[in-house]
Amino acid sequence: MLRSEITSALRDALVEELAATGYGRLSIEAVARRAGVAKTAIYRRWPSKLEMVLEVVTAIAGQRLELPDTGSLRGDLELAMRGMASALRHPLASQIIPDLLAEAARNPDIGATLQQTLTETGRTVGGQVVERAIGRGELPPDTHADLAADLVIGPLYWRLAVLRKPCGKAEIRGLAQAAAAAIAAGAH
Amino acid sequence: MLRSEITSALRDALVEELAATGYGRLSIEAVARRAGVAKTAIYRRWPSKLEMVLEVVTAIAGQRLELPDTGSLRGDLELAMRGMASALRHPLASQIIPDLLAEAARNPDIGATLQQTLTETGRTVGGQVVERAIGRGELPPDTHADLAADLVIGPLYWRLAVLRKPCGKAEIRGLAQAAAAAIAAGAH
DNA sequence: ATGCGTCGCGACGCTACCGTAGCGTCGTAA
DNA sequence: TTACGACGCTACGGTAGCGTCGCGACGCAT
Repeated sequence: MLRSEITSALRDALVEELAATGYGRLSIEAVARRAGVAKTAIYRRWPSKLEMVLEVVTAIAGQRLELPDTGSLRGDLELAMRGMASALRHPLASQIIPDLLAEAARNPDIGATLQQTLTETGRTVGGQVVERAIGRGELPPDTHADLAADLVIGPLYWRLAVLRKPCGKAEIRGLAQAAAAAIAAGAH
Repeated sequence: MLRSEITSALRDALVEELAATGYGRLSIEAVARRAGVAKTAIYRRWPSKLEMVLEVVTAIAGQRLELPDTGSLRGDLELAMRGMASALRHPLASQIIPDLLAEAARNPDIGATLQQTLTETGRTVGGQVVERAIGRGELPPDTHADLAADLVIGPLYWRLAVLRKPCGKAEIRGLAQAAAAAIAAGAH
């Protein structure tokens, strides 16, 4: 019986270490050191660095985002973007996510896992919002949900994760307004 | 006198190695091995891995993008996006750029260099296109060029560098149309 | 209470990389 | 042709991480 307290301490240590050094430089020894346990504690739980990262990352990335109907496309978009923004603002997330996305270009396993999770989430959220807007008559019925999702997430990710500009309520409102117009204009 | 043929071989090897292994795992030995020279050849030219990467990256990222006036905002945007897309489609670039952006979150020197280059280029291109559109009466005079640039680059980067979806002429045309609408709607 | 099983811990050999120093070589100028 | 200067190459000690193995301790069921 593995002691669960150590398992969760290792999960936390992995996340912190991942943020501090990145996947490339990540070492099992450092994770164990940070968690205050020995390396064997890790090898008994995960066969490799990759498996460990995949398990922890899918657990975190798999969390669903609740999206109540606000009554308008702009409101739905603003709410969704606010949720994503607060997720991306976490210092750990804002360092780990770009790092893993970069590593995904090189490592097929990470790429497949992340892509599946990301596109699935994006498709679910985007599809839901777009479907509601079509129902309200705000969007034409042939609107592409995929393209809409890209138009929403793209600028937000670019600002927060790449440029690391601050992004307050006002900016998010502007981005949501712009995204609504972009979807209406281009996603069909 | 350093032999320039070796210097450029080292630059090429650095870029390839950077794409293959990432900045974190990048080793001087591997670069030298790939270039077919010894480590000292590198240490005579650059004092550290960081300096070497910064020099090569700024040299590549500093290239200007020519933007002739096409007569319309949508046309200008489509042209600019096509240029960026072809740059991002190069396998080397599409692996190195996300990697360095992720590393930038952790390494202030890389971050400062990249951010300066990126925001400068984005501001130049975005400002130029927006200014023309304002002159034509396509956009209100208080349009924010920065926000406009984010709305253009964001979805493109997201699609090409993060999701790695194919992005042909038709998709780019759609994105340009959407970006034009987004700028008109939200960037003021 | 006691014996058994399971776990965490420290240590080990191994490999890769770092940054440097001395040596041999090649091009060049007198 | 010869002597000089600058270069690249091999070799080195030192460090850090990998994955494994045997030991000791602790918990649990009887």
